[in-house]
Amino acid sequence: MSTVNILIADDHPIFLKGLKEVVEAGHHLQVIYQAANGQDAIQGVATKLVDVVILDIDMPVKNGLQAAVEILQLKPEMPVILLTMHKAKDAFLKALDIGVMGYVLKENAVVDVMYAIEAVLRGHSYISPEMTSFLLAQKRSRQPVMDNVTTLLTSSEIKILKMVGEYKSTKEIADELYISEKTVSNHRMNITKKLQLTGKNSLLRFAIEWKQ
Amino acid sequence: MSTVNILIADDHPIFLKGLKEVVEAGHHLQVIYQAANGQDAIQGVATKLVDVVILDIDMPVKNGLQAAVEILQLKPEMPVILLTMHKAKDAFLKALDIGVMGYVLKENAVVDVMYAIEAVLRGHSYISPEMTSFLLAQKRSRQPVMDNVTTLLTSSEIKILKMVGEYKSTKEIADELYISEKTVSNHRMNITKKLQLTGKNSLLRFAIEWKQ
DNA sequence: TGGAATATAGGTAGTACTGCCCATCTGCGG
DNA sequence: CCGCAGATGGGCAGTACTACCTATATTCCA
Repeated sequence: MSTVNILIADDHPIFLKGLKEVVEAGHHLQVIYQAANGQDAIQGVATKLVDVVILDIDMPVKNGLQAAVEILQLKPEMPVILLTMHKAKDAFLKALDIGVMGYVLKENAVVDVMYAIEAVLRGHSYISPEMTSFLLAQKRSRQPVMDNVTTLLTSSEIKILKMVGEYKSTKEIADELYISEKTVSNHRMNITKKLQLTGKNSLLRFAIEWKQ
Repeated sequence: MSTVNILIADDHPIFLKGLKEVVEAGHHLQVIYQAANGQDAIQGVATKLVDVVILDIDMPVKNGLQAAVEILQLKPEMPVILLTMHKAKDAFLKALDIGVMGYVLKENAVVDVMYAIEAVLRGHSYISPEMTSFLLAQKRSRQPVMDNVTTLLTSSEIKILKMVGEYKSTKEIADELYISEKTVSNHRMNITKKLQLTGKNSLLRFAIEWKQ
């Protein structure tokens, strides 16, 4: 197995030094570039042969998210691992959108950074388990609403609500169920009344977000 | 700290025995019920004072997912941890929908089960890091479409597309941007033409699914 | 058995988006 | 300087959903 060249970036010299030691505890891993800010890291990626990039999010000049965006524009296949101290949801979602391969909390850094490097080298991604909590939380939060719906609405209404959520028109639903468009229309109105929805596309909106 | 009562379920006696030992290595953790299938596990939850439930997914009579559904109907606040051998995406997504608190791969069981129990006792959730890969993959896969859109559309059109995706009406968009409804309408039409969308709500549908 | 809930279907009016036409103004590049 | 793309605006016909009526048949529960 050949040596893996790693770029690390953090504005705190002491943390950077510690990170370097943690990384190089992996026998075939070598830190070939140490950047003190995001701009510096981009330079490093552009000029050196880098296999994996590890960026702290909180950095001056250019933060880790901005740097990640530009690095992935430069080299879309580059595995980028982000480090952060806080579990901020915004930054995490942004990181997902950017398309980074790893997201590691500093509190778990010693163990998780090694896991993350191994994962991205195998083509997988890695997220500190603590960060996944809110993904579950999102799913869970809609549960009570769903229960209200299933108790409030009749089975026919639920059937139609589902089809609305599949972007089917009143006519399409009527054809599919062999009933009049008028009947479907009435069901729609009864649903909107029961759920106290108003306005154009309000039912469609609810149906989409419901997605039982 | 008082003792935590744990229910474990797996149809393989040997694995069950091993799991019990792993769990009880935690000093204040105690296995009070060992089930051999899903139905058995539900019985255990109904009759014993259980603090945490750990279910294998692949079980006869009733699998772990079905059992989790019924257990959470019985006791919605019960922390449920699922164990599985495979990284199947379907089962994982279903687990998210059901609202379990943990999802652990058997290959990492010894370490991850302990992490998961600690996490759910603190009210957090825990997912084996390997399972998060495809969450990232999903985000990443939509990138090319996004790029098409951003190159095809002008900045004004993108701005309006975003607002459409927020369920704003033509009038609301017009008011917010201080332009005529007609202008917004024309932009909408230009977008649908460029993206070759047809039919009612086609633009809304695309805008929602796009979600840059 | 009588009433409530539900599914069925029709009428009518208003509103909003689509789809196609048009014109004007601005800025940018050949 | 001319042409083109883009942003701005308007008109008009068609279609679809909303919102409010009414009415009948069926089913189920008190």
